Amino acid sequence: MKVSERQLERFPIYLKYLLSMRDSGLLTISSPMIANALSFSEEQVRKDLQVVSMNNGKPKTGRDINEVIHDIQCFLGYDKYTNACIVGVGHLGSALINYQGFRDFGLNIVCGFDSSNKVVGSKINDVEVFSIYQLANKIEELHIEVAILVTPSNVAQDVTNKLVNAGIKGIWNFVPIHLNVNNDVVVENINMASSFAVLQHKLKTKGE
Amino acid sequence: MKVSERQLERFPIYLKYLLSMRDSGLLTISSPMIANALSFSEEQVRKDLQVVSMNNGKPKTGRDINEVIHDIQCFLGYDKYTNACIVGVGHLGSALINYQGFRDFGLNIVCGFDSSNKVVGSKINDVEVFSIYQLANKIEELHIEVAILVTPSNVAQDVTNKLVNAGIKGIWNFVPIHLNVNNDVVVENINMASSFAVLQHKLKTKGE
DNA sequence: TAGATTGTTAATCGATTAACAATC
DNA sequence: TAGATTGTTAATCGATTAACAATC
Repeated sequence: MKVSERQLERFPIYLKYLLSMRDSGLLTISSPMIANALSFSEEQVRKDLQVVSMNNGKPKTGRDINEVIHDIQCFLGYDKYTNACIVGVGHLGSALINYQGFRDFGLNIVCGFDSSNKVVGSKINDVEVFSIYQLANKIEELHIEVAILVTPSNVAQDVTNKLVNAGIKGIWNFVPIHLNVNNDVVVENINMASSFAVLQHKLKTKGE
Repeated sequence: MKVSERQLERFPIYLKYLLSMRDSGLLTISSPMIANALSFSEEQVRKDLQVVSMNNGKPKTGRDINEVIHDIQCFLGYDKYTNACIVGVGHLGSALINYQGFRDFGLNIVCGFDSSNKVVGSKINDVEVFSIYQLANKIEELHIEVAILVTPSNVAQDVTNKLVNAGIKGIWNFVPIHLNVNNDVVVENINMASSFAVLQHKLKTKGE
């Protein structure tokens, strides 16, 4: 079954909500209940859950909460680990190394890379930081599939080229520029400037 | 003229690219050139630029690059500052306090809030960290409009309620849960789990 | 049973893309 | 002039919402 990016973005939100509901003792969950809690439409919730789940819900009761949780986790691939590296160990890069939430979705940060002697050779939360010159070797040696890119803007494309040449499969890009890569490398962007632009505009046009 | 969220998200990307092109000496810019560099369609670029700019482009040459830069910056409100606070001064919160890029889009971080005695009273990059109990007072005193929410998930809704009661206008939410607020408060989410879900799925279905 | 919730099919809405005449 | 780029108007595409019969 086809799934859109928008749907994919919603699944972790469903999951987080369902986990908290299970914690508070709930055994079944209905689409209207989820929709109401998360400000979605109930039709949307129903369609979304149909994407990840083979089983049907039951009229009047809804779905087994453990089943839905399991289905979403499997669909998102949370059951198996993906090895990743942090490229650019500045303030944000360090924070991401320390961020424990990644474990929940199967993201395993195995090392960092940086060009500065200040951090190369150091360990952050047991994660070793290597020189950028070791990029190609370590990516192969440690079976790294995903690079989390947190470099300064002006070197981001250069470093990206190095990553692609080293055989990286996906780049999670926190740098606010567009990266050019060839088609077989996947790029997904977290652009804080884009997000803030939306917030700012909503604030400015509020009450119009 | 109406503008969609998707368009808003693209403007900072255009801007970043245009600034780098200006730095390298370019005086005019055409839609096909932008489209090609950023992997958008040229029709889309043209439509987007029409949203922010009163002036027309010129056939065969395009648009004055300084004019476009100025128009986007004005449209996004980068010319005036927005006062913001960081709520939750953990690893990620501290990194955001240190992040210099916010200045570029007019975001002025005036203080932090936390509940832990380890950080309350300290200064990070000249930004003072106050106790969560001072939230209401300081938001009024320092004219804070936007809260950048970076707390643990389990307290995020509680803290949000406090922020709303204190009269905050907008919440930039980095916590991976859905926040319930009343209609006159604006919430914009940065959800790393959602973003990673998209990356993971693209990796999994690559080459299908 | 009655009614809440289900899944499916059709209608609506909005954004992107295509087509094309105008123009520097 | 010729041709690249422009802005506009129409067509397409995809996602969300509405409608409704089925069912526990």
